Amino acid sequence: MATIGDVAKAAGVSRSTASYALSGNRSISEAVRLRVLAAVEELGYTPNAGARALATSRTKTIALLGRFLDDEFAPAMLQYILGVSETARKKGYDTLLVSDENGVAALKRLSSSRMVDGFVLLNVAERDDRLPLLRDIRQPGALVGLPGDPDGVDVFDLDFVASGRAMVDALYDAGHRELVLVSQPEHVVARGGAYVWRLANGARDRADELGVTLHRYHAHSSQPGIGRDLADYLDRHPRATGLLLNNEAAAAALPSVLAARGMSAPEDISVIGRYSDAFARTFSLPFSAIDSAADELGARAVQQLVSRIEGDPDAAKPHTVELIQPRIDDRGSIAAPSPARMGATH
Amino acid sequence: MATIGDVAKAAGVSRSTASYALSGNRSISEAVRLRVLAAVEELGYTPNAGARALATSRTKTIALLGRFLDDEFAPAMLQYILGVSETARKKGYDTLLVSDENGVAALKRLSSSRMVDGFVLLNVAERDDRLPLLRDIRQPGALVGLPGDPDGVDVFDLDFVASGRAMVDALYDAGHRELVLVSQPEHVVARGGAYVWRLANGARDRADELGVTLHRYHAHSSQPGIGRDLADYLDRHPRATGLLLNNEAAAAALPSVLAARGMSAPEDISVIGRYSDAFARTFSLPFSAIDSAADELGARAVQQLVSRIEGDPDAAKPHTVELIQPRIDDRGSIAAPSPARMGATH
DNA sequence: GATTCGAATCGAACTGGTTCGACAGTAGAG
DNA sequence: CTCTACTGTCGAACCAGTTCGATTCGAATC
Repeated sequence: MATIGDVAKAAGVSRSTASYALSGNRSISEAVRLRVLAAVEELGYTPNAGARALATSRTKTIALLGRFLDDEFAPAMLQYILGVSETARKKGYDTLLVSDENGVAALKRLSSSRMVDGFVLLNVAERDDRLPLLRDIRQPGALVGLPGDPDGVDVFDLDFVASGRAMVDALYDAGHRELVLVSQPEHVVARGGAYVWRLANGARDRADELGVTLHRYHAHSSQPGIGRDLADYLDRHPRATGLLLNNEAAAAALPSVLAARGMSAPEDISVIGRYSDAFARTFSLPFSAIDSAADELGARAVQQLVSRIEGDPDAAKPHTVELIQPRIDDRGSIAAPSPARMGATH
Repeated sequence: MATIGDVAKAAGVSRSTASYALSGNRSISEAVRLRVLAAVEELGYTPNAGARALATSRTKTIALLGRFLDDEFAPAMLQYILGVSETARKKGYDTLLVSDENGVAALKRLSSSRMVDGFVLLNVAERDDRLPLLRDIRQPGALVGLPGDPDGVDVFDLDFVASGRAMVDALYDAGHRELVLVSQPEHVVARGGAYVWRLANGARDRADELGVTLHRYHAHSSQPGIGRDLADYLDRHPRATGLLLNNEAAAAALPSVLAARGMSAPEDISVIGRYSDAFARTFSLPFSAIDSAADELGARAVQQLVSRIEGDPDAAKPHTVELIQPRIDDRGSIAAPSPARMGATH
């Protein structure tokens, strides 16, 4: 394996000159520069990452800390992961994937061994136990998911409050006046999944403003529970004409639930969800939905992280909280309410 | 940040002694060992990963190279990824996730910069362009997915031929004599997804042996195409009583397709798929299926890789091709054929 | 013609670990 | 009582880069 010493020898210069020729950190004569480049090419030289990291205190690697929880919707996670890793690569960074369930220990280990230049945290909880440590360490951190206290870190998330409002608006505008919101299970909230109640509160507030009835429920996040839950809610509110889904499993299960009752959207009921476009395509979900923008959020987090890593630490910008605004992918599952249902008796 | 020099000073010994006390590579008096350990604790010392990598030529990191293709079933990929990363961590390794679409370039870069100790390749193609390079480089590699020529690497995959046979057997044993197999799209095969025809050939051979009629189709891997495809095949073969699915999107779409035609499994048709258990749970798929054993394959690949990394290079074991045998998760979607259908006319 | 400046290059030091060889001290063998 | 062997420790070298300071040389300035 060729070292920079071999390159220098082949080009007839000293190691330092070869280094400067490659980094451009000092002026080097064109003739020498070309000789060094030729030697690099000929020997197939690639700098040793460990040695470079040691000398520069930069690893060109970021860590991606996820929390992969059984009862949350794991497949949706992949979108975030790829968004992060692809953006990182474009910026010249590699991504260390950490699925360690003990996030705090992982953070400590990677930070103090100086394996990475920064951290991206996924699925951040309302009171995330990784956050105090993240604020203390030398490497910057960017979060996907809004914590209760976003001080000292950069935060990127979907605006779930605005999303809840937008979902109600979309159905209200089509003429619906009685709605059902199906959220993630209660214990996802208990564990710190604040996005659940943020969306629910946004929807509730908007419904209140508009004088719309909104029934709110938590539901299971997998079958067969979720199928039963959906059927139950539809039974309980026969006059409801609009359905809001903030629960991927509910979206996946709804087509068969509707089919089993001989219903379809938007003829019998209008539906709006909140999930990623890729998810919709994969599972052929025919429902209009607010795009959860997973890849965009991952990408934004990395961009910000890299700019902090490479930026002048003295001229540090203030930390940002960036909530991206909801965008509805219209798949035609919202229409005027069915007159039959509106006239239904309880 | 404390270095081993700081630790040595605090313990009143030389740097080398501190190093030996921590690594155990030479005998050290108990008294000194305890003083060093105390100093480590007190200073919060963690070895610098770059320095260690430089000195030992070991990074304690493996690279995970995926091919994340839009038209393959991305969410299923996460199972493999987590299987790899969790097993790696248990063995003391971190995982570098490489989603770079140019796998060859990534392999070259990571190998020659000595960023990782070994490679795990996912979604390996029949003639995978990363393989020749992988055989050449100094770091060992383990594959998930069986290539045409598995020389010089360790390979782990589901036995797709046996899986195809097992699927036919399961339906034959229940009394079915006319079956339909729905595979991944043609272009997945063209790109090197050999598992598609391996399973198809296994099923065909077994069907021939048993004298069973088997209609084989490629189908789309997303909606709305896959829904239309399924309906079409059911129309074309009204006397077929058993359905084999080697296409995750087909499995996801089937419940609504069946519901739309007023059919259900296993009453009107028996169904067996091939997908992961996690996938089935997430999407509430009620079909019996051969578990694709994603996490197990990922785990096995890492175990083998680590043993090669840490093993004596002189006493190198021969490379293995390990095909794990299919296991059917019975979800009750196979029963005796419906007499109505068997008597149906074309 | 001496002085100053900048460009181009080199040598040495530094990053933070591991490991080899040497050496002192002690215990056991002969 | 000497010789050998072993244990415990230290200093120095090494891994492969980057960077600081010094030096040389030619051109421009006064």
